[in-house]
Amino acid sequence: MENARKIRVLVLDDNPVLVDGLSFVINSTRQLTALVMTQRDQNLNDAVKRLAPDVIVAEPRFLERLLRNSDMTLLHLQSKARIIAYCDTRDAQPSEIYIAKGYCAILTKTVASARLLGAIKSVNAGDVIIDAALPPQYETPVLKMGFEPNRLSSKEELVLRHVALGKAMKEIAADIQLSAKTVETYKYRAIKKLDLRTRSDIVTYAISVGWLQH
Amino acid sequence: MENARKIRVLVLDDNPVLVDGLSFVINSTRQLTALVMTQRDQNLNDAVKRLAPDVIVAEPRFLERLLRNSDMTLLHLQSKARIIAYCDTRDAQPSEIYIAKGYCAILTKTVASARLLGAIKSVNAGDVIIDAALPPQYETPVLKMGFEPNRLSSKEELVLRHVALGKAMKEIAADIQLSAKTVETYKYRAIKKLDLRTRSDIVTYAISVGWLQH
DNA sequence: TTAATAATAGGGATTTTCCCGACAAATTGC
DNA sequence: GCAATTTGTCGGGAAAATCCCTATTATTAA
Repeated sequence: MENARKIRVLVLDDNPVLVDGLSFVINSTRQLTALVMTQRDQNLNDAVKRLAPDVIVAEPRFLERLLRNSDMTLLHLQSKARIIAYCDTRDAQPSEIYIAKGYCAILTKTVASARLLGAIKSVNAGDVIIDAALPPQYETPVLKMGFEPNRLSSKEELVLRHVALGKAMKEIAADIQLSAKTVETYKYRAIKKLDLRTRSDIVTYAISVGWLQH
Repeated sequence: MENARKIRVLVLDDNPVLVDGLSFVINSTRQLTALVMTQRDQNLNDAVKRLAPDVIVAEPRFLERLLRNSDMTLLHLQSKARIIAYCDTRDAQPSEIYIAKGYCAILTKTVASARLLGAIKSVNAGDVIIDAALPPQYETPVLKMGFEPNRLSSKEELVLRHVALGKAMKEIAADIQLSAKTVETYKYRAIKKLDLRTRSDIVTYAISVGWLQH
């Protein structure tokens, strides 16, 4: 097994230091070997045909920009490589979107090296991996079947959003034309459902689901 | 010269893979040695005192976030280290701003590894380096002298930021090690200075000045 | 070296929240 | 279609948080 064929890994990112550093780490991992495409390469398809990677670790925006240059999508790539979306946290999208595009794994740039290396191996073995840090796909119109433990009612969410914006119960009550007591109940039920306790828990949650954007 | 003392380099970034990879590359460069602070470390000042880096390569937002937790700026750091701002291209600011804050070099994340390694050495030798890819600072010299009616003290701002995050007075007090009563005073003064009344005024203000980003 | 602002904190009156309980209307599960 | 749950709506009362002052040292600016 020592001379088993190594997993060939191609790293694609617009940060050269990241590419070099990660490639270095990959190369010093038994079982993995790094292939590098420089930023100058324009023709990704030729590159993957030549390099024959088993796994590609790619920042999706960068990769898709490269592909767009040739009017291609991931699915057009003439490669059997499995592709890991290694995303900047600031523009990570819900996992469904990546899966639909053809990625086999989605990891944000907050993950530890070890986790990324582990992911390379398991993806090569056929696994699909999705980082828990990705934004949830709440109200996505797409099939949100089943798995919704404690979905908030619309009023509960409405109130919670206002709370996250720092509004007091009676302000919210005035906004939505209800008794402050009613608003309190919505808030109370909402935080119980989501298992939040303090107001800062609420704000943290709100930031995580993007309620406080802009 | 072969056994000259190596340049001690500390890498600070919220991307663990970048940190590990770059540290690896640094360690395999004769003349450089990498020190690593993990994301878990909160107390940057103690870390630099312990590690005694000669050069720090830091993503400024990350570094400044760490510092803000202790109500500090770069200039408070008890370290003689020269600091390289290694910036995400998307939020790079004009170089003057970094220089004013105390950085010795500004590089964007588009630079090649070799250039970064070179910069580490020359910065250690006293140079100042500014990446040409930075945005120019035309019309930025907005003389905002004069027009600062009620500037917040650092504590006042610190407290107000925490309030915007939904924290209660006693949580903040615990965070920054002060009596809740003192914290209340800071908040009280801050909102008087800025003419804010309700908590939601504070959140609105915080959003407008970008405190709730990310 | 005054004068002003900052850092720190206590007191007490007021407000706001928290945690229930209640009950009718709407929805969902079988 | 009926029972079970969830939602919409409020009230009460205890507990907690906040507001608005006052006060004493440091520090800083004029």
